[in-house]
Amino acid sequence: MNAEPQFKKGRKYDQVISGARDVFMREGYEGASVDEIARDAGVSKATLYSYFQDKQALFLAVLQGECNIQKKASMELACQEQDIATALHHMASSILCFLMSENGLAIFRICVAEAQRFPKLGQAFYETGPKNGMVQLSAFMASPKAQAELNISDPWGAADTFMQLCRSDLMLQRLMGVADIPDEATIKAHADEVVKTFLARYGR
Amino acid sequence: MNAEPQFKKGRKYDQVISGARDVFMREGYEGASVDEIARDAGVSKATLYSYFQDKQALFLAVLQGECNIQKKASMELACQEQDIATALHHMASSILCFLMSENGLAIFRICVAEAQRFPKLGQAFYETGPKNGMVQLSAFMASPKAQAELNISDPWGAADTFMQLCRSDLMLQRLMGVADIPDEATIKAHADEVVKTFLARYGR
DNA sequence: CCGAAACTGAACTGAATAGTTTACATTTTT
DNA sequence: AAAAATGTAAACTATTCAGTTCAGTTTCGG
Repeated sequence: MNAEPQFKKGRKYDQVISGARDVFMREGYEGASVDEIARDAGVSKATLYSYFQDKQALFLAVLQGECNIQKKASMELACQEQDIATALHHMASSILCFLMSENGLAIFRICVAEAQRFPKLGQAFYETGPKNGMVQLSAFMASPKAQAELNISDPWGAADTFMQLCRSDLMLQRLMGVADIPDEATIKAHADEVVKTFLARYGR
Repeated sequence: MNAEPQFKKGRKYDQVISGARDVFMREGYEGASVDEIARDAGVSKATLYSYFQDKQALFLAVLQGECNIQKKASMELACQEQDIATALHHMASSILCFLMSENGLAIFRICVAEAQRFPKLGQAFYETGPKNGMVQLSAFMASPKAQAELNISDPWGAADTFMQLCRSDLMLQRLMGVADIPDEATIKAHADEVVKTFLARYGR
């Protein structure tokens, strides 16, 4: 199937990760019991504990996996084709879709909840998740193309502004379980707003 | 001391709320044990349970209290003195201070964490917290003063933009335990940015 | 097809914790 | 001061859950 250098981790490794991901996303960190994860993964608890030292280590592995997936996806954001406005709009939509998705929210929720009592997690998430996105965004802001068409002296600040504009009240409503996942029209409308505000500030 | 119409709730009511608030803020919802709350509040567990049906009800009461405090504080935001830029800057600073504060973050953390498995909480928090702030902000955006000096056709949208601009990457870092509470200069600098971007979009 | 490594299932340990109960003490009201 | 309301301390119930152990089974490379 996939020819990655599997490192002979044992046959059930992927199964464990995948089951754990499902249960953690569904129940949160505290809410997920190791017994349930093992059952869902179709694996015995003993096997699970042969792969991971404890529940925290298991969650960290799941987190890393999810962040890597998202990282790959966001790589494609930096397609510098088209004009700036279109590129920005494309990015905003993509970011919005991820932020509003069940998976995106679930990870965020867990990390927010556990960051206090499990500092390594907060840090790991920030570094491999949002910060990573910011780094890519600010690389775009600093690119020749963007520099030519926009008036950006502080790429990081511009990236920050752009990112924040994407996280609207709607995201808060999603986080709090007050709103359902938005339809495409809503996302498009919001992306329009983001670009409009961003260009008002940084356009030439 | 205070002449509020105490409703004869029993002598230790305030003590319980205050102890509960401290422990919840320190430990999160799951992390806070009822025994610890009782000990911290200097009250017996039986007393605590004579006031509140269960742990959830106790937390809801704490939440309501905190949101009310914040509501009162944010009332003062809408001081329509001075010119628009100064008023906006004043508001941004005030919002930033609250968002970055330990208490503000702690409440947010807990609500985010519990909103899934405890939907009433998510809703209660959104309504009495952020939404309330948004309502006040958008009232400002719709006020004659703002309408005269700014170009706002959608007050709610403008309020949303303003609010989001306040929630920078720094807030994410705070949430994840990656950054310490920012100093005043940092807050001022960020408030400047917020106003600059906001006026670029909505200024005449 | 054999032996080693990986896996299973189920029982077990030990610790936490929400919520209850009870017998007694203190405070407030009348 | 008596009565009524309120509070206390501590033991108790019942449950949940992370992590371990182990005797036996499956899988797979050589």
